Amino acid sequence: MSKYIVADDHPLFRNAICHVLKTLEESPEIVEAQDMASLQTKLTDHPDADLVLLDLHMPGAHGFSALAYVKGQSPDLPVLVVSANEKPEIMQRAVEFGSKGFLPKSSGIEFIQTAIQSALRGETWLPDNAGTRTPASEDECQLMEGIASLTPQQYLVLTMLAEGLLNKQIAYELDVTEATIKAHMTAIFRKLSVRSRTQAVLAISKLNLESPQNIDG
Amino acid sequence: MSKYIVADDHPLFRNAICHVLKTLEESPEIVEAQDMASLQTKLTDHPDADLVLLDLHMPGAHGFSALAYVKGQSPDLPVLVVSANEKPEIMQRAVEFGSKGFLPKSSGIEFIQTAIQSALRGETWLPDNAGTRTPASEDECQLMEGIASLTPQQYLVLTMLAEGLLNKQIAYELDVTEATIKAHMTAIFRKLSVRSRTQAVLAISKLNLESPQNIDG
DNA sequence: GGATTTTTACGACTAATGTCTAATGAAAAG
DNA sequence: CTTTTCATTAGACATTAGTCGTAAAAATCC
Repeated sequence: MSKYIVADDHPLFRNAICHVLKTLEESPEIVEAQDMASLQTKLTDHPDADLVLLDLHMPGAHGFSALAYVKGQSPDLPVLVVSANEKPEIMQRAVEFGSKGFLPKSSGIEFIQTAIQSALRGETWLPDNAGTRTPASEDECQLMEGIASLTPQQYLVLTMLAEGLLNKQIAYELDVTEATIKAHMTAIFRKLSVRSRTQAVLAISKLNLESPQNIDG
Repeated sequence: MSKYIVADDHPLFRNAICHVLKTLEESPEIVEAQDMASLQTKLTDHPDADLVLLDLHMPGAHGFSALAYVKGQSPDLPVLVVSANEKPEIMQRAVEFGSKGFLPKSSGIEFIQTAIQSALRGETWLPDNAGTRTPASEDECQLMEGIASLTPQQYLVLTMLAEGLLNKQIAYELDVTEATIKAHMTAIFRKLSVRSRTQAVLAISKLNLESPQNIDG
């Protein structure tokens, strides 16, 4: 029996995934998360999970930074990226950054089954329409490693920075003093190899996918 | 006789475009620009130009913000966006934001001719492979208007902000005091409807295209 | 040509940001 | 069980960012 973490903000889609998982085995253990905050909790509560199905458009998930963060928190846990996005570059980037494959939300049941089983076996699976290969740059990889090395709290702060919030506002939300947020910022800057919040925002915006586009369960 | 401004950082490509222009008429007047700074100069020096061929990947051109800026500086001057990018969304966005069409750099001679002639007639031309229509959001349009209303100096400052520079560094580059840059920043924030440099960077990064990709003349 | 608006520029002041040092607590290593 | 490591917290201090009022210069408009 395998244990899955399904991280997606659409209840309908989580439901659909769960349904597919039940066709693969008797009684799979399924943990659900609807945002990055709850995913963080589930990751620590279930260190014995076998696979994470991760949507890159969840609240708090800023494109590939979410993938980097999960890889950093649980380096040995296979991740399968799920997204409504179908662009070949995105699919390839996902794999470059440590995903065990890419599952378009438009996939049929049998594709989903194949992708999940491949991931569980440690293999990588991609849809057929993965075109020309564009390897990630040195800078990008370094940035991904930096994000992966962030602590949960630091990632949270980075997320709120990426919303355009002031230190003061972040401090209020997290119920700590401004001094604490500043300390986190300094730590984040070091890990991302930048020198200011402006540069940090510029760095992670390079990992962002475009608009969430069409939403389907 | 028509007057053209060809704005592209690749000399080879500018050359190719010039060649095509000469097939359209006897002796076209052609003005070249290799970055946003020189384009700015050319726009003021040649207010009688009939068409601008604009590459969105020039130095100083941050995605669609370059288009917005040109439209703001010369509202009545037709612009034809040229890019190595071939994504349908990008093409549509270009037109949404006031371009008279979109010319992929991979286009054949006859396509280029057609696009330019259409633009000169005031019509809009797009390649066939312009897929599903995704209208620009309210926010995006407002942002484009904001950028269009920037003065040349303000756009320059915004560009340098988008490079991650400090006020002090920008001041040194432009040979003015830091106080001046701060004043420009405040003006920029107002026009873009944001409250801090962080939010300004977040706003314009939404208009950015992805990586420059493959480069061909 | 003279009036008016816009752009560019700057100083003084207030608010936000970032660094350093250091204490606390919790988890991992020995 | 002790030691070590590291995330988290925060205060003091220095730097950077942002606002306001204002003035000179340039473009625009009768």
